Amino acid sequence: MDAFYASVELLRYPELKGQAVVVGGRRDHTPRDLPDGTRRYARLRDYTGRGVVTTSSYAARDLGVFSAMGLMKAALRAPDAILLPADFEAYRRHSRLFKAAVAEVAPVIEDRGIDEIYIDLSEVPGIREPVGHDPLGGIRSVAREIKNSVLKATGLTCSIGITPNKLLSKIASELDKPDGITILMPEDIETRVWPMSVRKINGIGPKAGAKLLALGIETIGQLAAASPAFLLEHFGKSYGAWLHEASHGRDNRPVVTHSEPVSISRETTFEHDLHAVHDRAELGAVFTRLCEQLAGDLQRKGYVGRTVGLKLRFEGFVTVTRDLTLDAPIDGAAELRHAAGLCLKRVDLTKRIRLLGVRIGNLSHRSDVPAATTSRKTARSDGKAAAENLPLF
DNA sequence: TCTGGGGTCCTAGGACCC
DNA sequence: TCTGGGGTCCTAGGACCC
Repeated sequence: MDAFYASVELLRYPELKGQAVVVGGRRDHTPRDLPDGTRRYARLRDYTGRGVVTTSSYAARDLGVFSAMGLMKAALRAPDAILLPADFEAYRRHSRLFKAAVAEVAPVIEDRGIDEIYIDLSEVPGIREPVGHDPLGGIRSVAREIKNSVLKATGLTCSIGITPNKLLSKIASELDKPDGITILMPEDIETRVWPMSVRKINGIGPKAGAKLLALGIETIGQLAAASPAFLLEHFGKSYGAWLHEASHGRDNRPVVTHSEPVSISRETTFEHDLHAVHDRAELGAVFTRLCEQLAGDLQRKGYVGRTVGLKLRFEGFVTVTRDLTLDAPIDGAAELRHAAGLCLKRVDLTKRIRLLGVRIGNLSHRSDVPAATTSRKTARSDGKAAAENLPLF
C-alpha cells in the first residue's frame, strides 16, 4: 500500500491531499473542528517528545521526512508539516479491507504486516495469456484487476511488483511507487536490478549495507560480481551464501499462507527516563499494566506461553533482555508479573530506564493444553498483589 | 533533536542427555 | 587420566522488517 497510514488519514481529511503530512507521536494531535467549518491541525514544529515518524506522505518525503525518524528531527526539516496521531484501529480496518479485496482476485496470499502482502499469481486464470501482441498482457490485466479491486474497496492505491519470486517482487514493487505496476523478468535483472543499491534488498539493513560499502560494494551488480568465497569470508557461511544468491535475483521461498505467532509483547518508552529507586511507584504501575495488557492479548488470541521475557532500555539506548522459561505455560497477568519480576532481579538497575517491555514466547494454543497444566490465578489475586511481593519496582 | 512498538530469525555458549 | 559426537533446550544479544 502507498504511504498507508498517511493515505488512510487523507480519506478522513481530504483537504490535506498533496500536503506534507506526518503520522506519529503518542500524544493526541487530533485535528480540532473550528466553528467556521475548517479544521485546525497540529504542526510538526509544535511537537516535543520522543515520538518517531510512523508514516509520512509523499510531499513530506520530498522534504526529507521518512519513517522511523524522530519527530523532533523531522520538525527541523519540515516545521510546517501537519502532524496526525496514529489511529491503528482505522489502519487495521483498511488492512482487512484491502487484503479481502486482493483475495477476490488472487486468494493465495502471504501476510507481511499491516500494509504489505505477497501474492502467488501462478494459478490465477488467464495470467499466462498474451493480450494482443503483448506476451505479458495476462499479467498486466491481473495486476490492474487487483489494483481496481483494492481501490474500490478502500479508496487507496497500491504498488505491485510481479516477478518470478518474493525477493524480486519486493524490489519491483518499489520501482514505480505510488500507484505502480512493475513487471520484472529474469532477463531484466542485469539492467534494472544490478544498478540499484544493495540496501534495496530485503534483508540488507544498515549494518550489512555499511559493511558492504566499506568493502567497496555499493550496488547489487557489484555484489553479484563479488566471489562467493569473498562473501563467505566476510559474512559467514549462511549470510554470505544468501548475499550471493540474492544479488543474482535467486529466491525459492514459497508464499506462506498461514503462520503461527512466535511471541507476543508489550513495551513502552517513557517520556522521561525513570530510576528504579526514585521512580519505583511509577515503574511498578507501568510494569503491572504491561503485564495486564499482555495477558489480555494472550487471552483474547487464545494463547498460553512458557517463556517470559523482560526488556529494559537504559539511558544511552543500551538494551538488556532477560528470559525465564517456566515448567507450565501461563496466560495470566499475575503469573506474567511474577515471572518478569524474577527476570528483573537479574538486571543491574543503576542507570535510569528509558523503556520497559514484557514478552511471552514458547506459545501454544490454550485449547491444546490440558487445563491442569496451565496456571492462571483468578481476577482477585492479579498484578497488584504480585507487585507488592517483589522488592523491585 | 537522540532514536516507537510490534514482530521474526540467527548466532553462540552452556547445560544436559544419550 | 586430560576428555567423542550428536542432539535439544535455554539464554542473551543483535540485525532486520513493517
